Amino acid sequence: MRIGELSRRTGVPARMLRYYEEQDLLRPDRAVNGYRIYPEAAVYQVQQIRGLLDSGLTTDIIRRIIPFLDRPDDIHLHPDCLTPELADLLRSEAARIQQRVECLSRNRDRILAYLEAVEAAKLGAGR
Amino acid sequence: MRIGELSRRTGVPARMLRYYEEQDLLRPDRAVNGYRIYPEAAVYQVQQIRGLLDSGLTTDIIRRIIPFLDRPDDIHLHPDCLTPELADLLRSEAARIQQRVECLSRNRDRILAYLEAVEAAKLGAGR
DNA sequence: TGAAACCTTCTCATCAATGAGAAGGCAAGC
DNA sequence: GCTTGCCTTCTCATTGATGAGAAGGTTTCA
Repeated sequence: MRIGELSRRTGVPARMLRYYEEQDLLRPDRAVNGYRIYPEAAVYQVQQIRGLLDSGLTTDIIRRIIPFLDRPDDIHLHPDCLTPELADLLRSEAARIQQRVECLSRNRDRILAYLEAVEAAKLGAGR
Repeated sequence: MRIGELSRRTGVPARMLRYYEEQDLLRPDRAVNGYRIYPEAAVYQVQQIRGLLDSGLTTDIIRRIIPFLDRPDDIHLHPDCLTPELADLLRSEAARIQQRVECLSRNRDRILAYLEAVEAAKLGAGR
């Protein structure tokens, strides 16, 4: 599919899809006329990228971890592909992500607890 | 404590502490000479703010949810303090935070699963 | 053939978070 | 008193993710 359709289907402006390509997060083919051609899987990939960006990861980090997300093939599974430095990078990124998860979970719980407490107070006050 | 100590204890540049104040995330007192005076609790507050910023929340959102995090008192517990609009804001923010949590958790798991798979392959290959 | 709807690249602008420095006031120690 | 270190405000710059528009080529369809 071309960039317009991908944009409509993901809700991400074409401008941003070109930017993600520039950042090496997407690698569309090119038609003979130069138009970008995306495979069907790009829809999911873009949603994935959006989710990670919205969660506060940078394009730089996303670029580095994206090859290891969702690999049904085992191209990357050969032990030699994983240098110790790369393994360290992945482990530390996983740890950083975990920290974010904990921070966000904690505060989500606090917001919900507050809402529940007020709700309970409202009922208790008989109104 | 003054801004320098708070900066040292949190690792956040004084420049940023002034910025957070400008964004109304912190409200230090002022000494007679104009110096900012922070209570002990500011250390935790700053760590909290940093965590949320690192998780991709904006200062604007943080400002709006911060009054509802960590309220041991019940100043805000009176039902009248919670307008329906405010309750909606909090619920929708909690939902957005939940989305981030799910996205991050999913991808953390994928990274860890990848690392484990390679580890297993390494052992299986007898090396 | 001509208009409409796409696409291309390039450029300039914005916004939030942050870095960095100048110019100057205050305070503690020698 | 002077130096040193911390504080103040103000200003300018940068970086990453976006928005937006120009100028021009391509496809489609009537």
